[in-house]
Amino acid sequence: MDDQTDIKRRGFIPAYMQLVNILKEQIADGVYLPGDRLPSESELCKKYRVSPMTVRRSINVLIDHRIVNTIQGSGTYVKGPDLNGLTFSMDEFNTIFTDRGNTKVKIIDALIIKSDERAAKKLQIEPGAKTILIKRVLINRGDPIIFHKEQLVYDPKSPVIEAELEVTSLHGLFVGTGESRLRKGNLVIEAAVLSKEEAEVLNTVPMSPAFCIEHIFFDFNDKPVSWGQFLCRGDRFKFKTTAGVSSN
Amino acid sequence: MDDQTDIKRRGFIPAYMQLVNILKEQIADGVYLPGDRLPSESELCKKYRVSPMTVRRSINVLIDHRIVNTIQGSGTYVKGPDLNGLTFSMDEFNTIFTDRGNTKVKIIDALIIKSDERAAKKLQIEPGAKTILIKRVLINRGDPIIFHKEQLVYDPKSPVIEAELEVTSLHGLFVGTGESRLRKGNLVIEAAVLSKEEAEVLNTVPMSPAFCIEHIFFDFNDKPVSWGQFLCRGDRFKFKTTAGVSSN
DNA sequence: AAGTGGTCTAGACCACTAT
DNA sequence: TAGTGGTCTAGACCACTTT
Repeated sequence: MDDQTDIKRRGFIPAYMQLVNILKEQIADGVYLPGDRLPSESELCKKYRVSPMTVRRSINVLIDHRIVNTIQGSGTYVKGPDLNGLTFSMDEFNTIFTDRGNTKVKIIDALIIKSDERAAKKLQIEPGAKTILIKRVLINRGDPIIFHKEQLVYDPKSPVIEAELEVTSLHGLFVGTGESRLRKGNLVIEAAVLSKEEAEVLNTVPMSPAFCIEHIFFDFNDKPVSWGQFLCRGDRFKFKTTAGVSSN
Repeated sequence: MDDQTDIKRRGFIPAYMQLVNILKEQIADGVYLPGDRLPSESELCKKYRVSPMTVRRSINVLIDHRIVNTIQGSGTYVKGPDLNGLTFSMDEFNTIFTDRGNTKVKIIDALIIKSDERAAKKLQIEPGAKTILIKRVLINRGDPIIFHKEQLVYDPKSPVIEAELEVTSLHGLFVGTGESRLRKGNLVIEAAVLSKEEAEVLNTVPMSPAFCIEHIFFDFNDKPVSWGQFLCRGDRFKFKTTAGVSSN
């Protein structure tokens, strides 16, 4: 009953977040086990002296942290950890691009070519139409870790080539300064094995594992402007996630 | 000025979600470009005849959809697409485990062994202590697609072996019925290349690409109870995501 | 000083579930 | 019918940025 935890009104952590932490901790400690019903929202209001809206907000945070689910008219229930629809994040992207000065982009090739069937389809242009092929290596602390191959639609009319090059420059993409002319991008990660050529660029042995991140970027007219792949050395990139109650 | 879009009060879509959709659409259409400032919250209140809390909620949705960011005292700004801290989700997990009847789990090995150095470290037990080694194959529509290797701590006292086996059964894990005794799990995805043995089990050729999902599951005392790997055939699994304004 | 995002209240109403 | 989650209001106050 008396659990002494209370919401500090003059603290720097907002009330709804304090309540999130309290409930999270209780769930992590096994006070409420998977399948159990949490106290009703009105009970939480009384117990912690906060308004319904604040309680609701806390519950919403728990919901999109996948810790509880709610059944209208019935209650809020603690979920067990499930691997369904988990989302994984790749911290290495962050660290590498925050690590400026130690990360360099080297262009190893840039030429105008005629698009083949596959590229034409992805970029929604006529097969044989001109595209700009760019190959880059991303070097972190001396080690080549990402091999980027990209084709841009060659459209001399509107955005100039220089501009497009700038827009799709790796740093802009990752940091997201907000001046981009791109509206959205679709990304797909596949498991890959490095070819001899790719291994050479990435300074590792052929047949070693890698992540292949295929991307298509669209402009504000929903036209594809860029298609390509990031080949990430498998020994340098990992995806991480947590199921159930995370400690942070 | 007059853009005719209005919040329907007797509709089934809540007001805050309607506002999210309106703003999303305007951003997608280029009404507000990356870097632009959205109308202030009070302006949105007046324009769409909703209360501040409702506007705030809409903005919060846009924020965690990574479409805008806010600067207190300054405004709400449209973001360009960035690849920082993206989260990828694997639909195949969902579909495969929803596709019951067409998905079968076959146990190919289950024995008690003495843990080696590495397993002992992961499971926080003494090297040489007994563990239960389980090897499973997950078969979808006749094709073996996941090879699961797992070690469980052998603790005859508390949760019985049968119980643990049941708890960590694949279906239980993925579906997450909520009766689980597990508190949380840590998952790491690495790129991998199939060995000869693994390829045989998965009915494919050696050296083909795969995802290796390493997992450790903890009980409510924060003790590891299970450590292992899901080896997923690279030709059957992809991770997807969208950067920028998504259409759905 | 004026405007902006951010939090919070104390109620209200509705849709749904349990009994 | 009583209790539950879910949405929404019309204000309030605060911290911050802009001018």
